[in-house]
Amino acid sequence: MTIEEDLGDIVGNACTLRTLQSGETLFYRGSPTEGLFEVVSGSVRLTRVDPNGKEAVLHVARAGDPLAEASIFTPVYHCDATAMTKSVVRLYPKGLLLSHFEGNPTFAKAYTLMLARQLMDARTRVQCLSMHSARDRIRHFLVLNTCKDGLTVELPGTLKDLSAELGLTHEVLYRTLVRMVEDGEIARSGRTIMLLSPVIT
Amino acid sequence: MTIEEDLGDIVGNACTLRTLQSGETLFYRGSPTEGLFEVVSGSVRLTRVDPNGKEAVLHVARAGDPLAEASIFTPVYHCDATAMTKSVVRLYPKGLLLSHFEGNPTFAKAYTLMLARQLMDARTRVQCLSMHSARDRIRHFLVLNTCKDGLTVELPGTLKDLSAELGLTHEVLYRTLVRMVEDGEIARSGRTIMLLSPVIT
DNA sequence: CGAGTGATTGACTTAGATCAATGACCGTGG
DNA sequence: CCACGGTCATTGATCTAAGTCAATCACTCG
Repeated sequence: MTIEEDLGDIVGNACTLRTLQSGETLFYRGSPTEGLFEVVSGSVRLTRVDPNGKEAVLHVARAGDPLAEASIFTPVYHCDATAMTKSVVRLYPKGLLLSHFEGNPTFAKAYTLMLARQLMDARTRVQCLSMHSARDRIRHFLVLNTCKDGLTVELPGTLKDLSAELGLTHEVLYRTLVRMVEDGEIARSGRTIMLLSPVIT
Repeated sequence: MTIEEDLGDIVGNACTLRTLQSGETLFYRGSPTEGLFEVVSGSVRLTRVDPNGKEAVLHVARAGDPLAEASIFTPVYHCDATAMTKSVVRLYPKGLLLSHFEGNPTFAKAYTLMLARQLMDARTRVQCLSMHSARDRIRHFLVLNTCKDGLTVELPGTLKDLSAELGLTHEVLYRTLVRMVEDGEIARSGRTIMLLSPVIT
């Protein structure tokens, strides 16, 4: 049972769907918060632009993921949200969530658990970005994104998007993948990558 | 009013203090969670070790900060916690927090707000680490850590600790600071750094 | 069919990592 | 009270991996 199902059970049908074209912006940093979003389909990127004009990818929310969880406590958004593909999102209005929070401990717990997950996720990203080597970052991503078999990874989007998520230029990502294939560490076939030398953890 | 005061009000005296020597470990990744800690004095570092044996600093909790907030929902810790200086921490036992969660919506809300803050903090770290240039990371840190005057920064610990927090080698941090002084961007005097060219945001 | 974008590869540059050495400082124990 | 071991702060020399600029090909979507 996902958090979103919980939310759905409780908040019911007082929420609206919105369709986003690829590249369309859901909200901007500084604009007033509306509430919590849930990505129904597609994927949405949270980014922040630094003074040099470069975009940092803070988070990628895919189908089923919550989006802007922390924003129900803040008056404005702290980053930009942009659809990476054509996407559908559901909005759970802020006021509704806050009122549920007061009277419904089950809901409160579920919401907090969701935040806790996001926090652990963000910390894992911090760990990934702390690694200087492109190869290490890629490995880290691959290991965390294997299917149940623990060996194959289905790439969620384009390699270019992945490179941004990993804080690498796309050129380096391409080249490093080639080298990993050459070294027999992975095999590629279209959208899927297979880990050949199982990682010892 | 800080979250910790909230916690204190509610959880009262059912919590224990622990003193840590500099470098002492509070908990290890994989060990069973005890509850939420609050840093009373000193500072504690959350780290994770990657397969290459390198430590990534996920978070630094200073006096007044909560620690291991997400762990009350998980059976084991997901990173290591080590004191950076002699420190005192307070433990709020897991069971106690969870039971309060059920019956006390004010507490639940405060706890969730705390998690939301941590999440935003972690995302800000992600942004910092997404910047490739040492200078940009340092600038980012400085701007976020100015005193009320918005111009001076009091370094919280050693430069070496800061370098780890910024995902840089200490040599690069030293050198870059020297260059920033040469360029007239900052001035240093002991533990404090002054911003000379106010950042336009 | 053509524009736009992703994927890929090449050549070159550069900033940060690495290895190494030195001086300052601090707390500890004799 | 001072010598000593440890760590921080700093600087130099060198190496390397990632960034940058640039070109090409494949593919998809109107």
